[in-house]
Amino acid sequence: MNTKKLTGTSEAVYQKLKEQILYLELPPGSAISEIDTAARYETSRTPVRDAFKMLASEGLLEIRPHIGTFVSLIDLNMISDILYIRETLEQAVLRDLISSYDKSQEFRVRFILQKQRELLDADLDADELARQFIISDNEFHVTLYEMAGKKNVMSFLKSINSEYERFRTFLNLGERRNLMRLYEDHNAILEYISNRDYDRLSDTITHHIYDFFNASTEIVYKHPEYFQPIK
Amino acid sequence: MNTKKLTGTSEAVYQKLKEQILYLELPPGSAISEIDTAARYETSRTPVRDAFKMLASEGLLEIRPHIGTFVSLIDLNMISDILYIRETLEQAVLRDLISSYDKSQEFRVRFILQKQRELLDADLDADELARQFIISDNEFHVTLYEMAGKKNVMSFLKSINSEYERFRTFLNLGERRNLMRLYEDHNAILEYISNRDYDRLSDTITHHIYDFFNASTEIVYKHPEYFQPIK
DNA sequence: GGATATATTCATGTATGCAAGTAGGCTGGC
DNA sequence: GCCAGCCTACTTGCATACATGAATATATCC
Repeated sequence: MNTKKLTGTSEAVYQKLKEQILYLELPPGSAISEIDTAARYETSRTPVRDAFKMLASEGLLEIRPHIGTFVSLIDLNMISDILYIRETLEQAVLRDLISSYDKSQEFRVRFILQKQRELLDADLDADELARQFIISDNEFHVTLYEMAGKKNVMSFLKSINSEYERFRTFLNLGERRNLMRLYEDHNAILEYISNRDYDRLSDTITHHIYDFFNASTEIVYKHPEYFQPIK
Repeated sequence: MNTKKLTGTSEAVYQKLKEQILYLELPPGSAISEIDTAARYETSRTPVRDAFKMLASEGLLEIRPHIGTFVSLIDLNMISDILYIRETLEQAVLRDLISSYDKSQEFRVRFILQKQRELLDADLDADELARQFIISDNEFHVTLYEMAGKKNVMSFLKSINSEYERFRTFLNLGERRNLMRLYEDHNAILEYISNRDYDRLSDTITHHIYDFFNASTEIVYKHPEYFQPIK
């Protein structure tokens, strides 16, 4: 439910911290303190506290009273459920979109896909490619939700998506092949919508959403300190 | 993703305010100020500010910098989308539950339903009945999600549900008949799960979730000042 | 030497003063 | 009477001092 609730200094600190957390510059488990952060951004504890509270409500920080504040460990169970929610809602929304689909809107989506194609062909270093591609990927999905008249559904999803985005950054580092796969999925999704082929669309969405997750086993094993122990 | 992030005084103020907002003791559109609230709860502005921020992130308050803080108007478009999400996810979760359903768990749910029966038969005034029934209603749904192994999905729903709960309180005032209907739906849902009858289950969920909303037209017209103008 | 009690340190929670900005009234000119 | 400009009152944002509590280090006793 996270629309912009902070303003001014709080908002700036919030954005900066969130970026650092999502891109793992502040790795899971690391400790940050209000006073240090305040000093670092040349402000006082109050805006920092506001930002901390916001990030905690998104699950990115864990505030332990009188002990300290820590970047939360990645919770694979949580991510699994986030993916479940995304898959379920996306299938429903795009099913609705199929019935109201108007080909005249298609150029908007094609435009986004073309940009993704260009990103993949451009000569960017892996981190920058992943970062930009993820932005465009979000744009793709947002546009589809918007076309289906379910913009609020998307903003709900965004409010729980932080943890997953962080995980995705973690996996993506240097994996151009995965992005290529995403791009192909996007094309397929658009085609199936256009052809009103719900069954294939449904399958593609499922794979599109879960593939990263399933391919993650070994890389997770390499960095166990970033993850919450399986309960 | 609203798990308990506040502690101590902040948490107490938060709970108290939330209750008052959800039960319309603080009606939509009304203004509250940090300083007044702090005085009322015999504390300082800081915990009140924390509670305000939290409530704002749930969409229950609107903080306008340097102007004031107001209980947000009920947004029917938003509620419509919340119901869409609930319906979609609940159908998926209970579909999963059907395939793994073990009758030995059934007593837990039956116990909750029995309590609902007793509430309806008891001689409570309308407000108190509605209040207690809603609590039990939530318990019913939480238990089903838990049995399906989708507890996180439920906590996601709870984090976006505030606005809808407020609306429901608004409609429920004195409507025992509606609660009776809910109770009957619950029985039907449990039966269809038990019989592995997904189609009927699906229909019942849809009606269960949307019925209130559709019956709300006239009562909304009576209190236009509580609602966000349709865009 | 080991265990217990104590003190120090450092974190966040809370209280409060000041800054900044908005809205609306109030005053003066016309 | 009306309009413009200022001015006051009130709001939240920000800064900072102090309170409280948890963990660790330290000292003291056995």
